Amino acid sequence: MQDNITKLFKAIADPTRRDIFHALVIAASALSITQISNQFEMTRQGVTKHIKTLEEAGLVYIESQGRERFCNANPKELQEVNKWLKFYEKFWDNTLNSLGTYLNSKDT
Amino acid sequence: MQDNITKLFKAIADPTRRDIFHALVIAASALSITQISNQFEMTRQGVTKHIKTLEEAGLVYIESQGRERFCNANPKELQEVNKWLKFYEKFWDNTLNSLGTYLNSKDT
DNA sequence: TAATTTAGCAACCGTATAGTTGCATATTAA
DNA sequence: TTAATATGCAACTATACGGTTGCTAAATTA
Repeated sequence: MQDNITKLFKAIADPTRRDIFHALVIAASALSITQISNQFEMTRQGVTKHIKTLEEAGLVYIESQGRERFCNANPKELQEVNKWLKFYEKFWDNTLNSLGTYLNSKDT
Repeated sequence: MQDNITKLFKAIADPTRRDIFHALVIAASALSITQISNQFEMTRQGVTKHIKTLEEAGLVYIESQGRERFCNANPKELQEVNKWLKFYEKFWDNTLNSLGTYLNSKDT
């Protein structure tokens, strides 16, 4: 399908999924699909789809218990986003916008 | 349409757009649409669309000069992503996955 | 002035995405 | 054992998205 970092970016690109992920992070414990659905104005099946996307991106993992499936946030996965950002970090202090400017400034 | 942070996340969620953005960041100077297109196996119109998305996300700005439109990277915009990440950062050191765990660990 | 280059716009195509409804199934409670 | 609950799966809809082709217009060069 697509590489991991793309899955990750696509997962957090959807506002509803960011909300669901956030709800899981601030939850006192793992939440079942139904419990999550109750917090959102959306059908349970809609939530299930989002959870699947988050799971495939590595942002959520699931522990089954009887008929229930408890969803946990895995914020560690966001470190991948952080890694990607790292390269561009050097361009947002100073007034550097491109590597050209960056190298030119080192020449002088 | 959609809020800024969503536009930003969606812009970088596409691998081709990340490549174009990267090319602009490491470029020695601003690149015209045609110059960018030559670096990618895609039609100029395809690139134009991606540039527009990047522009609307604030990651690229354009300076027109005669018939040419020179594209510049604006990596500063990625600070917004960094801000979003900040909240979740505290959950990826230690073994905290959720705020529940986080608060429980403070209780003890 | 004629030819070339840079680019925008519009229409179109195929696929992915967000979300729905309906139904089947397994687990738990009465 | 019957009823209720939690969930998955499949089909469907509408819209967004990545990319293309074709055409037009403005700026530059010969």
